[in-house]
Amino acid sequence: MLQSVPGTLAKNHASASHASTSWAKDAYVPVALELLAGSGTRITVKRGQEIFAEGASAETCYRLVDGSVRLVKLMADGRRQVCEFVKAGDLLGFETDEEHYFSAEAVRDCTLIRYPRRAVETLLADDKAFARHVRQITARGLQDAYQRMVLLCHKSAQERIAWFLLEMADGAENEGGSIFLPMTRTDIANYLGMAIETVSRVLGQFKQNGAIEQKSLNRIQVMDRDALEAVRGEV
Amino acid sequence: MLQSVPGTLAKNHASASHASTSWAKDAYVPVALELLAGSGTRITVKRGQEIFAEGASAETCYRLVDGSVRLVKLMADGRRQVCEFVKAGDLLGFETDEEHYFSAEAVRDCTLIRYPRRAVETLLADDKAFARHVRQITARGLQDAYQRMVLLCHKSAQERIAWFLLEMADGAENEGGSIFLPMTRTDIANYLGMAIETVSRVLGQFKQNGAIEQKSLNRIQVMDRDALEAVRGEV
DNA sequence: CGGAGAATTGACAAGCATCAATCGAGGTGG
DNA sequence: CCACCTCGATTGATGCTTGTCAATTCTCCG
Repeated sequence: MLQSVPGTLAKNHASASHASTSWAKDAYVPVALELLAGSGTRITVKRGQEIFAEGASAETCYRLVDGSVRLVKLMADGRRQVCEFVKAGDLLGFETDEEHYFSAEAVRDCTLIRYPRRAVETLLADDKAFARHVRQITARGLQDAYQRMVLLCHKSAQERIAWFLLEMADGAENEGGSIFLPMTRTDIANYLGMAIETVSRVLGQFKQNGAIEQKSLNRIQVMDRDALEAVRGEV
Repeated sequence: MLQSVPGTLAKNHASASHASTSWAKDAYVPVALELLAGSGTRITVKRGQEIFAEGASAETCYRLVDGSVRLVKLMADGRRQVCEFVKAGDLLGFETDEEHYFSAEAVRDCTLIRYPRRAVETLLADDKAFARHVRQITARGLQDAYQRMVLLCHKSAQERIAWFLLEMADGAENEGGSIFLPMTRTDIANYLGMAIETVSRVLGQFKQNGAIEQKSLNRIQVMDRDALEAVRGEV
């Protein structure tokens, strides 16, 4: 039965790090946000605090200026799933409709600009390019979510951690293979769908075989990128 | 540290079945598709055939008129992740930008309408309501994806199957608790992130304790909905 | 310097994947 | 119309990865 040649498909066009880089390329959106500037309010949120709650009416949306945010879904028994980490420059809740379907929490102290949804809706209706951009970032969020489903279903703990480290290494805030991890091990565990102890153990293995070195609790130095990529595999 | 009251959040506002029901409610979109009718082409695809491939240039998008489609991501080793099942009435690839990030395959014989992307892009730019609707269905896809991440990371095999059955039971094509499952066990396994044998075993357990009865290979009768809901748990 | 939260490390158990064999159903050809 | 053949589903046995429980160590701040 149908079975396309895998090699031609799996080339990593979905490297999942475009969501941030697209900001640099797209010179337009800052202009659109400029239009919103009048209605935007600068706020600061302390580490661990909630920015908005799952199920709450989505009357505002945000742009993260500085810091790091996690998007979380809570279960009744208190367990939590981190759906996404939001980096500085990214938008929050622009794709939401009616009410938030996840809560947002500050991984560390954050600065955000808060926009009233009415103003954003108006801009979405009036500004085709901005509307198109919001469609794009939402689609890319979906793309990343699908990518991570593959990770969660078919990849081992080692592969997930290697993927995560390489993912973070491609982001900002790191020079020369030194990765800054703003979140806790618990966050990483909840993001990758595993126990915190497993995260610790796998990082220990990577330290053991010299793939990484730990400078501090949330600063990791990549010593052997090839080794990490070998562990991660394709996709 | 921060810990909102779980009960207030977890009320299942994300029942994940809105993607289809929204079509019935929103009387507008058929009108918009009417505008596209001139550029649409009716096509049929046989069971198992590919509609479009991951990584292919997204020059067309589709509306599924009849049948059932699975959205799939392939790995280099041949393993596959079913990201979503598409039901009759739903749109395919409208949120895509540039190139498809998953492939679409016919679960069974399908009828679709194919639209050139150029026409859709034009309509998106000209028709605010249609643009808004596309944003909504994309956001709902993201919502469902996040919901399923919780399922894949934190739920047991029994909980996943119970969730899946109840999900399918809320859909169309079934009367009086009789669920039609157009896809194979392999598809279900790849959708829920487990082995096909586990799917079989759990269904066997449910038959054993009288929660379901199997009318045929892809027709399941729910005998005790409460039991299934108890196994599924909240969310 | 001391305390609290986070991270690490170890021991153990369990759920689930994997391997393997059999069964069943649907479709085709004689 | 029936037998056969092939693909999918089921059922069983076994092992491993990873979650869970528990104790200790580390790190960050006050």
